Amino acid sequence: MYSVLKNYINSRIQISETDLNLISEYFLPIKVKKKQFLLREGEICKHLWFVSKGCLRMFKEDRKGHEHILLFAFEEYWVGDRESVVSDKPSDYHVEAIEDSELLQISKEKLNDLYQQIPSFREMHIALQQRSFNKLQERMQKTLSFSAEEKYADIMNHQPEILHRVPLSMVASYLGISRETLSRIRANQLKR
Amino acid sequence: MYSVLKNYINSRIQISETDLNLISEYFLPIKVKKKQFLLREGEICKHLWFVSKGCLRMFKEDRKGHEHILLFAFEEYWVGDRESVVSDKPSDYHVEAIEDSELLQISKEKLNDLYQQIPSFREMHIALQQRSFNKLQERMQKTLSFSAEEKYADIMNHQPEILHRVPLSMVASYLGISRETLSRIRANQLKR
DNA sequence: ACGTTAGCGTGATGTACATCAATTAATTTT
DNA sequence: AAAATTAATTGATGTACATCACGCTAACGT
Repeated sequence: MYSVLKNYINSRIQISETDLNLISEYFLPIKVKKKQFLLREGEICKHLWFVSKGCLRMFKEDRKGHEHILLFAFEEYWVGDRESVVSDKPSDYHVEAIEDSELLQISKEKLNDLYQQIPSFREMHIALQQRSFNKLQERMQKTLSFSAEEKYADIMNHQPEILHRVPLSMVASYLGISRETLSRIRANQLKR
Repeated sequence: MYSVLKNYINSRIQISETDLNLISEYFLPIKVKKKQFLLREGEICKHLWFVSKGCLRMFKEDRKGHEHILLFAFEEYWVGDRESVVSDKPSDYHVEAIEDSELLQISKEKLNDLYQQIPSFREMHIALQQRSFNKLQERMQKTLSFSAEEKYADIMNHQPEILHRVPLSMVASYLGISRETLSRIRANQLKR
């Protein structure tokens, strides 16, 4: 269960075997079942999670009861509401497993300890944060400018994993279109 | 011109007068006229800019020639394509002055130097990055779930400055709606 | 002071997409 | 393996919003 994390870190920073083991000790392995929630809107998010197996989603529910997915987290992804973790604010989002999953959990306190102990681990997280921002900005731009069809084509090209692992209704929610529209777009694509 | 930057930093981190002056020396003051571009899509972004006076926009142009604004930068904002700066990639975005503006410019190299010299300055930037991400995530969520009318109401409540300083056509582009729709929404609001 | 351009508003029309409703297919449960 | 739930498809209809077209006003440049 830790090996996914170790590989992840190893491929990103220069680090010794001992340090890798030290890092691992900071994380608590947990298992969650499909449909289990790790965080609900209004709760303070106490942990970050690293996905070593499975898949989660982070989403917001609007007042009409519609869900809007902000993130799918597969293996080697981090999930959690960083803002809530950092500043003890109630979160706006839900985090839920969409497959039976294995996670490595770390609290704010331990994370800060770890940053102290292994500065390069912190650097890694800072770089990750930077990349996440860029990705999100790109998604923002595409959300603003793409038609439903273009959104689907784009996710096929750039995040096919989502298409293969997640129910289409959730893909639709991620793209900001209705599941019926997505269904029709897919039907049209086949005809070509 | 530097005083805006100094105030900005001072209100965010604990820092000496000497260090503030040292930091200032890393920045080159520049003036830009309204409609002047600091960055065009395809160019590598060589600098970050701190806005000490005026207002800029960062936007993407889609293939139909429509513009999609990702960021308005007023006084005390940072602009620039961080991804392009960091990794020397051609930028996807344009950066343009919407008002005659005064900026403090810093190159990647100088910025890295500065990070070394004044670690707390770097910490400040890291925290900023974190906040930007959270804001963007919130915007993403609103873009996905709000109607045109709700988007307008939201910007009135949370970013009235945008409404007062930038042309409505740009507000529309920022919200991801047409300028006509925005105009009609505003007309309706008056009737209540 | 003039023509020119930028900004905003408003009506008429079009359409991409949502919503509603019913059916079928796939998964999960027992 | 049947029953029950959940997910995906398909058609009919509705609507929020875009697009097109035009006029008005204010600001800008020469």
